[in-house]
Amino acid sequence: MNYWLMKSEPNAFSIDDLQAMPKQTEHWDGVRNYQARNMMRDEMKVGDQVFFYHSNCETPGIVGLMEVVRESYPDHTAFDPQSKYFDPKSSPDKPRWFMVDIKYIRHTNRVISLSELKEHEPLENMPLVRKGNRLSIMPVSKAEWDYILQLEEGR
DNA sequence: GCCAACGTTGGC
DNA sequence: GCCAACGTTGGC
Repeated sequence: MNYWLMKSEPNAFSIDDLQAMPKQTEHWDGVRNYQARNMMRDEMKVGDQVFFYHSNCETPGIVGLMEVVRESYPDHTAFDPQSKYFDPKSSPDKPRWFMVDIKYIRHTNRVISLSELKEHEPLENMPLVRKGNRLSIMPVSKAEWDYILQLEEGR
């Protein structure tokens, strides 16, 4: 089983929004970065565990846990000229962008902020804490996953 | 294939 | 709102 972290701006789609969806499940659309796409398309498997991260907000940080419940399939928002994620270079017979379905598991008992994550040496190799990194989906090692869950209880 | 210009991300 | 970092675009 693999572990991941996925970013979303809470203004656009928050963990509360995910929790409120039917079956607490939603497709993770709008990824338009090749590195992120490749991980989602090729490596994310049903049952993988995912941190939900709120970005571009008052306190950026990890706010909850989710799980992959459907593996990659074409992101239909790329086909819709009305969508802000429209990409004319993607078509149903030759899709360029993909998404997975994600299910809410739980909120963390507090926001584990980016500034806190940066304080911990065992997490220093996470792309998340490195300056200028803009990946919206990134792998998390088992050690990092466990460390962060233990942090959640710590404060 | 290079690289300048431009757009986006996202912390602060 | 600012701006650093980075990805993408497009002229050449």
